[in-house]
Amino acid sequence: MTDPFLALKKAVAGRGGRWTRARERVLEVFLKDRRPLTAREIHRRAGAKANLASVYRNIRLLCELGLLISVDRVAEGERFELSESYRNHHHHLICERCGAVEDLEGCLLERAVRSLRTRTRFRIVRHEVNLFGLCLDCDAA
Amino acid sequence: MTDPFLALKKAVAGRGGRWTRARERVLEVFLKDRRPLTAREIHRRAGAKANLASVYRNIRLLCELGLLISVDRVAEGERFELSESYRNHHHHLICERCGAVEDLEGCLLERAVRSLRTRTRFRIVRHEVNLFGLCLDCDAA
DNA sequence: TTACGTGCAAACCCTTTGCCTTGTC
DNA sequence: GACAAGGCAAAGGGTTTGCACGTAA
Repeated sequence: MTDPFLALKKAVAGRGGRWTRARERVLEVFLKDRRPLTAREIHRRAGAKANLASVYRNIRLLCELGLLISVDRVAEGERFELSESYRNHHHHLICERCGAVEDLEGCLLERAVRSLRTRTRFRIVRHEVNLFGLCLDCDAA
Repeated sequence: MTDPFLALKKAVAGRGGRWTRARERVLEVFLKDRRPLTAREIHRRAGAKANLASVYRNIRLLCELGLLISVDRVAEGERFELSESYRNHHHHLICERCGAVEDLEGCLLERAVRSLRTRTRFRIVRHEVNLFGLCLDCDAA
């Protein structure tokens, strides 16, 4: 759990980049507001001075440098599947290299969610578990 | 676990809608290929005869009727957060009404994933858990 | 025959890119 | 002073919408 500012400065310098106010602002937003944010939200919070395109560029930079992570990896658009009225509950194994999505039948979370329901004030209705890694093919390659 | 075709026919008729070949095709795709699919993939698999706009319309219909579900709720664009080098591991509580995202510190899955690692040939690197339901405000409303 | 659904094309929104200017090193 | 980063506007890709035609009921 290192200091993000230091890490960012170093990492940026390490790749011959420059430490700018815009980059500082994007990071500040995330340190201030610890929830997943969209580019637009970051832009709004960073103050209108930041340019949206630059926000996008800096988000990508921070992802490349390992400071940020995309929460529910969108890419290639929204995905749909049959609801659980018509198929069994399952989780997803998602290959980070090729993007393949495999189903993992069953539930690793049943008991945990049940006990959580009594402890949290959020009314949990359903859940989704995504396991990221490398599929057989990509792991071999 | 009812029959999707019957359910769809009934539900469509129930709202004064019509049973069309295009709708049948979209559902067929999901019954044949049990993985999360994008609109484009559905379109491709449904045969070039289907129109992409109609595929989108029918996906939305099937979602409204509860037959399909959006896997990783995109909406309003990709979301980012600090990576786990810079903050603690946590899950997300997502309100299905207002879209608010709360963090739930800790991990409900630790043990399960560890044991899974030895049983599956997918190399799991990280995971993400999203709990959907109603936040305090929306539940009260 | 009556609308509902479809197809097509244009519109929209989020994200990326090109190009010139600004500012860090 | 060099060259990376920012700003702006235009382009790209996914998704939605308006409208006229086709078609299930």
